[in-house]
Amino acid sequence: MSAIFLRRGAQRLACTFPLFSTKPKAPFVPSPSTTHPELKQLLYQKSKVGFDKLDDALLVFDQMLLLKSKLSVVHFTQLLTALVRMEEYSVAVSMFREFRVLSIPVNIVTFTTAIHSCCHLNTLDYAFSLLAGIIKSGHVPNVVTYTTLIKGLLSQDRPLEAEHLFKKLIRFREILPNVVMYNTIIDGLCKTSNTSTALKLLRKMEKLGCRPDAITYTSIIDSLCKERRVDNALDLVSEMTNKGISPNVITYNSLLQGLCSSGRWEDTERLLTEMGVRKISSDLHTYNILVDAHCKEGRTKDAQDVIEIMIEKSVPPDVITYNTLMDGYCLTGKMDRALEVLNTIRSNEIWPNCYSYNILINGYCKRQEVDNAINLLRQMPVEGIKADVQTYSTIIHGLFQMGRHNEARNLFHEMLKQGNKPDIVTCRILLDGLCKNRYMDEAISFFRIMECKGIVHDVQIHNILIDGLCKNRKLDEARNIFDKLASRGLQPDVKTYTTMIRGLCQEGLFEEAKILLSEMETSGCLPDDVTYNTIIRGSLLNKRYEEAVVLIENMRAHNFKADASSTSMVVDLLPKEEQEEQDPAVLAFCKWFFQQVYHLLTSLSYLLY
DNA sequence: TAAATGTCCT
Repeated sequence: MSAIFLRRGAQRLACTFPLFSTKPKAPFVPSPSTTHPELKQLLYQKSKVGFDKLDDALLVFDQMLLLKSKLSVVHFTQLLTALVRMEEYSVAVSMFREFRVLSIPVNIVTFTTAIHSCCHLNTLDYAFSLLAGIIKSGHVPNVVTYTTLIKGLLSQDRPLEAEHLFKKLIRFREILPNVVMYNTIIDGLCKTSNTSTALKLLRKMEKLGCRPDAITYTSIIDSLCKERRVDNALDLVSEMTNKGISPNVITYNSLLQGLCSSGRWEDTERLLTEMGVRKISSDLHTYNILVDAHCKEGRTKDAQDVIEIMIEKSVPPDVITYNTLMDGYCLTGKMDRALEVLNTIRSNEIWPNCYSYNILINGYCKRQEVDNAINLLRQMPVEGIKADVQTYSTIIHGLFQMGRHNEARNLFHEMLKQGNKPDIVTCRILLDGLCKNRYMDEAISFFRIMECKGIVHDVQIHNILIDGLCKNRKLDEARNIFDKLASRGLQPDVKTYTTMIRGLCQEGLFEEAKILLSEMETSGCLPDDVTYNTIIRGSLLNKRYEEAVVLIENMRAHNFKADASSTSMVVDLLPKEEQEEQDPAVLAFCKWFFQQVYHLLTSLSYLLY
């Protein structure tokens, strides 16, 4: 793999336009003498970019109230839009309420803007009550209104309700879906790992006469890339191009990400060249993807070169760029360089964020320098940055790995006290830490609590507990949890079965382990090499040498290789010179097996004579 | 005539 080709590729990146705007910003002059044409001009501009400060928006609102009779619903809606541009959603909702109280005219656009704000505030109930309000006040919700609500449902992880609403709208012919509505649903499907359904909807919309656009394709292409199906994604690019739909910079960014994370560097370079040919300028995302690709491969020097190109091309690196670079340094163990980057950020007037600290903290924990990590945690509030779940989880994990379990548990409680909700990762770390340190009672009660809170509803965390119980000789409890999986709507995976098989073998229940292995196969869960190695070790532990031979042959038939763990026991029993054999599993086994037969025969002959 | 919906990066 060439270490510099990407750098050369980066140098060939298409030129970008200068970032600075040629238009000077309209000065904001809030004064009681502002006339209504001035106000209208201002609102027109601010509805595009938002106000610089929230106070400015509120002052304008006061002015508008004084000139109320000269202004229309459009102007008040523009003010609301400006607040949305500033991401001041709660202010937007309060202001919308104020409109209603003050009998300021509103229409479907105003309502839809308010609904959009509610969706960002996770107050979907209020969004739907606004929908009811629209109908009650004689307005007619349109395709934009419903698209906004569907997007809200999807981003709140309520895909079933979104689907239900969409189907209802079609069935009752409330609206004719447009490309944006289809795109919203297609993206929702993609983001919930239903890419094939998304692809079906793409075909359906075409059949129904709605022409997909670059965004439709980009959503699906991005999803395919994230599923590592980059070739399928590239096929879709050809398809869209053949239909006269041009991929845009976002399409290319998705593809670049996909190619880079599959290590397909030559294709990456080809794609960068293609972008240049098509006059598609690389943007901040493009460069950040390249910086990340270099860093993940440990090529921090090349990553730095990309950053230099960014500056040359007037695409200033942002906090994500530098965080990625820091992560690269941490990955290669260069903590001092990572800290240097943090200082570079500050001197460039880019504020470090929670990610910046999490990266450094993770770097220290990986090097088992947890105290340095904790120092950074304590420095965060000084900089006005609040530690998040990931910050705490990382350090808790680090502490457990150092065997400092009391501090780990204390930090977990501190995290709760700070108002951070543990997520599934925190729960895994804590449960694993408790199990490995033999706090089984605490582990079980923690599991129960998290279960009640609905946080631990996945197979992985059950696997951790089952493993912990087995290793602590609590097979019955492990079996109990295992048996309950199905009733919780969870399907045991390879790890679950393998862990149970290991547990059963350990307790001498080899027959039951074999039954579980065949159960696993009939349920459609294919054993992997770890499973085979586990049961082979189990057969050895339980002195079932003949079966071990059969299992090894079976394993070879499935093209799995016996690994060191499964063969080590056998190999240990062999004379030293035989341990160097290329395929120790079978050789060792035959040897051992014949030794046993020989031993048996000698015993028998001894008895006979 | 002006206002509202959809795609990518730690």
